[in-house]
Amino acid sequence: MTEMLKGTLEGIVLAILATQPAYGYEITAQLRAQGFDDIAEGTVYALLVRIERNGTVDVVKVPSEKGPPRKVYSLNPQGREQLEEFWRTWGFVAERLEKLRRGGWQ
Amino acid sequence: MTEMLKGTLEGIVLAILATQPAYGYEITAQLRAQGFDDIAEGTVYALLVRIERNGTVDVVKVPSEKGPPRKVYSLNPQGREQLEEFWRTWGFVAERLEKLRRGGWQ
DNA sequence: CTCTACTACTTAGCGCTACTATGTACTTGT
DNA sequence: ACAAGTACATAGTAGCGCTAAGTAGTAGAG
Repeated sequence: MTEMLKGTLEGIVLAILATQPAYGYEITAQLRAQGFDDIAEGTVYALLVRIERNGTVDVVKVPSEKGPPRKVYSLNPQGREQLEEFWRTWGFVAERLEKLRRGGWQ
Repeated sequence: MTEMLKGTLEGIVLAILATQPAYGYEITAQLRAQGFDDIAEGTVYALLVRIERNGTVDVVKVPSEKGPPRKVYSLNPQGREQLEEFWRTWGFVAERLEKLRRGGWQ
């Protein structure tokens, strides 16, 4: 599982951010709610730091009613491009995997 | 792409071996034929060494008409179990990815 | 008969990403 | 005062695919 998430998790987070801006704690909660129970908070935060450094997301700090201020991330144009590239790559792999599952290649 | 193959490539190779025994050079050729052009020979051989060490495949050395002897790998029962586990994991991820692609979670 | 190309396998070192573990900081309820 | 929930940060580790370079066998071109 862990190995399979490599590269995919980043795409998942970009896809989440494509529907609406979100902050780390929230993203982690969404992942957990979808069954990705084992994803640690640290993993998500580190990923967010990375994609921020990559310039695919914009960040604004928003005060929270409960707890420290939130860092709300949103996809920028470069991020949308990267997301499309992700979907292309994933589509390519998924297509071939499905074919393999239903009877193999040759 | 590279990152997305992590964990997946092993499953792909197990799936290939599930249809019929094969040797490294042959597996590399099949991957290339399916569009995985960038996968280096070394990657496949290293993977085969790993899954052999894990005990999921059996190996026999078979003389070749042209070139050095082939190491023909075949899935053993433990390998079939691992393959099923791979399909379960992949199914889990693929399901959620598809859902994300068609409109998102929430 | 040497040279190239194809077949076939091996392995040391690298980079990237997710995980582990731990820490900080703010708010609310007991 | 203390626990629990909210929210973020980060140093160190492990695993896997890639790079690069090598060995070895066969066949055909020149």
